[in-house]
Amino acid sequence: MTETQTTNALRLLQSADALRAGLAGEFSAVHGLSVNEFFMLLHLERSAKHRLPRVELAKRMHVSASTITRMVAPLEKIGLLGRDADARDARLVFVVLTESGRARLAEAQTTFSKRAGYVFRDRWSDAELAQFSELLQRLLAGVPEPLA
Amino acid sequence: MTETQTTNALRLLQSADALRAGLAGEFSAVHGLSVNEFFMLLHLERSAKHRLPRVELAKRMHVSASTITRMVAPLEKIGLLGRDADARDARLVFVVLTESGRARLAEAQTTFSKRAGYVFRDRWSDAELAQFSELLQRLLAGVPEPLA
DNA sequence: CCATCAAGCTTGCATATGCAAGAAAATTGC
DNA sequence: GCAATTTTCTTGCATATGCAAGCTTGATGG
Repeated sequence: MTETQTTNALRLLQSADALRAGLAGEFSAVHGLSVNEFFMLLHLERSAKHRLPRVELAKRMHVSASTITRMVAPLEKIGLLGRDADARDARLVFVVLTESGRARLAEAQTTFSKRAGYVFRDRWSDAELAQFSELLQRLLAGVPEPLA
Repeated sequence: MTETQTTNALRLLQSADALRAGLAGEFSAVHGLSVNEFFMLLHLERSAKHRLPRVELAKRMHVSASTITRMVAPLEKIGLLGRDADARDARLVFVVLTESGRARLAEAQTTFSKRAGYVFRDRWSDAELAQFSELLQRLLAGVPEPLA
């Protein structure tokens, strides 16, 4: 039914907005990271050699290439990210997650999990959580390289 | 389980991002509206007298009051929104959805539903859609005045 | 009543982000 | 092998948004 689909899309966007808003404050205050920066580190951590070309990051995060350029700069400056040239293609500039970056990410993931626990704290049985997980995964079928 | 909660939170954010990114392009091209503007019109349409104080809009949309001020201005200029003073409290400036605004919103909702249909087009039975709807509603329990 | 504090809104400044143009390098077509 | 096209990345400009300060109006306490 179209109506249910529309309702679901609205609910999906609203609940994600609420979650993201909750995360944003805690993240910047506690870890000095924006939610988007957190996602960027996460994509890198889960990639081979902890690195990705900028274009690939842009696609996965649904942002423009220029945004990646500008997001990386300050994180590189504080040592969470590094850069790696590709021997075969001089156009490529890999973004690399450093050890320091992995450590920071690990801290942020703790906060993330805590918030996730808070969101699902009430009225959710294990079965429902698993069911929700399954349905969300199905929704992510169209997304290349999902994080989870 | 904490792990499932964390996975669900990640999936929720990623799938919402993907949906929002898909909507954004079509929305601005076809209707001259951003996704956030669409949500603003939607909140107004579903309120008494099609109007809300700016502070209330800010809370519901998880944005700052200044953002509301600046989002409303251009929409007011093109006649989609109007303003209403409160007789009792001169501080309040209601944002009102005009007839023209309702018409524009209706068009945008068609696009929204089409996109929602696209997202859920495959592999989703009616039962699964209903189940997902139920779980998302539960997630929205903590959100005051959800849109759906 | 007046003084103080709180609430709603707007504005200045800083940051974030997209688009379009440009630079450098790789690929394609002939 | 060279010109034209495509790809990757960066930069200039415009828009979007948050925070803090300021303004106006209400509420509160004495």
